[in-house]
Amino acid sequence: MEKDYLSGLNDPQTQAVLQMDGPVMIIAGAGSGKTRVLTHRIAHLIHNKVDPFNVLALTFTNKAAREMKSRITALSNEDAKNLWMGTFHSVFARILRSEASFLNYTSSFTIYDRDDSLSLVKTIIKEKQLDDSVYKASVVLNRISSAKNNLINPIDYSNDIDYSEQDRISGRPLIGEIYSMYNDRLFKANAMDFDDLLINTYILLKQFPEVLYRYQTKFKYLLVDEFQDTNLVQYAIVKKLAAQHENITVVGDDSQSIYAFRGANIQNILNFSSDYPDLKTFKLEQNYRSTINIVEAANSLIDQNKNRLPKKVWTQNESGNKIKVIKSYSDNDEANFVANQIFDSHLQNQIHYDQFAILYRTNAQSRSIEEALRKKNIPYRIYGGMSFYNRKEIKDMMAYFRLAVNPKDEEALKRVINYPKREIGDTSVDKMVVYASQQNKSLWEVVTNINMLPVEISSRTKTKVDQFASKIMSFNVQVEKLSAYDLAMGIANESGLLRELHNDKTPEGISHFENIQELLNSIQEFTLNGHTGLVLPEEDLNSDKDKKNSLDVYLQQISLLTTQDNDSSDQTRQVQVMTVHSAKGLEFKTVIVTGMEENLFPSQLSIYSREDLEEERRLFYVAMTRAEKQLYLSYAVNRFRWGKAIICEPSRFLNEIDSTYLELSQDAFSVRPSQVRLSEDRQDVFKKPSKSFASNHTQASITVPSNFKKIAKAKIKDSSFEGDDPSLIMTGMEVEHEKFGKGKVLNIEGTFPNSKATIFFNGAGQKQLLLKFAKLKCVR
DNA sequence: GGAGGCCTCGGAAGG
DNA sequence: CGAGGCCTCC
Repeated sequence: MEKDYLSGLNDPQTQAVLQMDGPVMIIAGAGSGKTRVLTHRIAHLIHNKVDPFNVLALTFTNKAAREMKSRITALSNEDAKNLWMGTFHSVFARILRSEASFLNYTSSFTIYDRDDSLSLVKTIIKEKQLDDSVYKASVVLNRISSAKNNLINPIDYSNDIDYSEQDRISGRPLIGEIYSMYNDRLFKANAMDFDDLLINTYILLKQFPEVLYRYQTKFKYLLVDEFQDTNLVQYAIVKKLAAQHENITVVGDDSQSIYAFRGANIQNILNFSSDYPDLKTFKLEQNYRSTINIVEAANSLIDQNKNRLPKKVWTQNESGNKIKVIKSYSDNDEANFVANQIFDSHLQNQIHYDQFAILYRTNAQSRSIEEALRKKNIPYRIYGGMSFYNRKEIKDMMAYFRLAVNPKDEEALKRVINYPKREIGDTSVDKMVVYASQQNKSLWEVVTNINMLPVEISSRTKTKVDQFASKIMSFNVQVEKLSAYDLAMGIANESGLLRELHNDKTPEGISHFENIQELLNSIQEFTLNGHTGLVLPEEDLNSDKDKKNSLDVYLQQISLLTTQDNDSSDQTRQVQVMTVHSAKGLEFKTVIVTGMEENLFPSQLSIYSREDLEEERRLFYVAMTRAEKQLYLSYAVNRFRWGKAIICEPSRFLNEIDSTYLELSQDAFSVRPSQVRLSEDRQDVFKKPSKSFASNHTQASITVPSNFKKIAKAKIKDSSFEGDDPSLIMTGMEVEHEKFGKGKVLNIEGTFPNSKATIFFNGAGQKQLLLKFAKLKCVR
């Protein structure tokens, strides 16, 4: 029992777990049990009487934090709930809320998401009357974000030679000014963007030594996961926090650094040892995930990168099958091949669908794959679609909630001041925004004093604005008094939003209404259970126990959630379809990487610089190392891109893999029986275990089948199931439902339109359905 | 104020 | 090609 957590660890893993004090770097190869070491390390600390309150572990995703926390709980007898474990952003947001007054914020500050930030940048560009085709909001915001991640404030920005030079060359010399205004506006709105959560934490710790001392003393042990993905400001904060005890552990794999484009600095891990001369480094090189063929093939690829820490990943696993390289005629053929392959493999080898992953470089590739899977009736899940919280109706509702908590929130205010319609037009809103900006006031100040201001707005509109302001104020005073759910329900009704959506009887309108219901349900759940899925320590810094279930706490948590957090806990086993980026950290029995073509993977934007190409290669390394048993690498000779069929060359990465691990015998031409077979000579070329991919594609691309275009355009019949008028449904009727099939109506209760039917479905059993949503067809 | 036409643009994505 | 933003016209 004593040291259970050490059993089953290999030698380097054990060493890494036992080294308690001082700076530690753990270089963890793909599939080498990184999470295992991190969690066991923390369990070891707790076992050795380190108080969980004194441990801070930082991750990049909520999912990683949640998983680790539950694993630690399982490992240690002590409850791990008091561990400070969470994402950089959630942990720092928590610190900032409790120290907000130091920075002249209130603790209920709003967190602007990217859309809010973009909208604010657009507003400023408009106000400054700049050409928005030159000053593109997304470009400007990226520059600002990059500056923030590199600890450059607006004043430094304007003095910074690199930034101003680059802005001048690109014809956008005023970005520094926009940056400055943008920050002012965030401050006036009592809001922070995601980058502020980092840079403001840094400022807080730098400017207030007493605060720094408090947190340094508290966090006796720091651990950072995925260290290769940290940026400058993240590392700077971690260094500051660790300065007192220097018990800092970083875990990462330089070969899997794939986020340079959002500011990650691979130098953090490459140079870590020079910042901490006493550093103890441990290398986890034994791979437990993949076959020898996969491990060695991936090694041979990543060996081409110059910029890396020396290590050699190896495995004791079986040698396994060779990696299958698949050539297809078109993107659609490729997709069909993949679907067929999965279908057969599932059938023959009894592999569950969720053990297959289809990976691609760009989201645009998902479409043909989705079509092919649907054709074969293979269940699948695509990652990275529109998230629940990105839907318009949810954002509208949330904007009201945000305003209730923080009326200064300018973006929320602009969003709903005239939705539902209350005769406050864009012109009036623009005037108020400009006036607020000129007078250095928040928009809310203008709105609440609209009658006293010399703004050229009709008295009629002013009355409407006044009414709106009163409504928001009435919500605001209830934040402290009501539970999240009670207040949310009140706002949903009194804002008029619920009525507005309820009156919309189009299919979309009904779905919007249902989504709002779902949101309200989730708030009810939060009110009852007090959590949304975010991992945070139980310790309450605000020591404000009554506020635990209030709407502002709900918002604070939601603003840091992401798509992957609302677990759509599907019982069904589905093929996993996603970009390589989102596959990081996951593993599957079979992995199929599609679109292995020049200008796609590697991306055409990466091929002009060695650094970019190396990152692209690391990305491919990540893709390969997701596979446990079988890996397919697939490319097409023709691909639809931007509406045109493009002739593609196989990816250079295919040539970079040692060909002894590859098998080129498969090709996707055979999957469509109707398709003309390959001519003999072409098959010949393909059978050679040669490295000359580039030479055979040219031949193959000459003949485009006559039905090429037709196949590409073929759309799968949309299953738009039409229900009959719900008022026609009566007890005793035979009805049909889209999902449940045919059934009999046993009972109807309630009055239309809120009537609820109890129906026995032949296939699915007894269900209760709201008639207005159920889309039932009368059969008899 | 909303529908529909026109133009533009096209990399990946955590919080 | 298709999504999204913007403008125009009713």
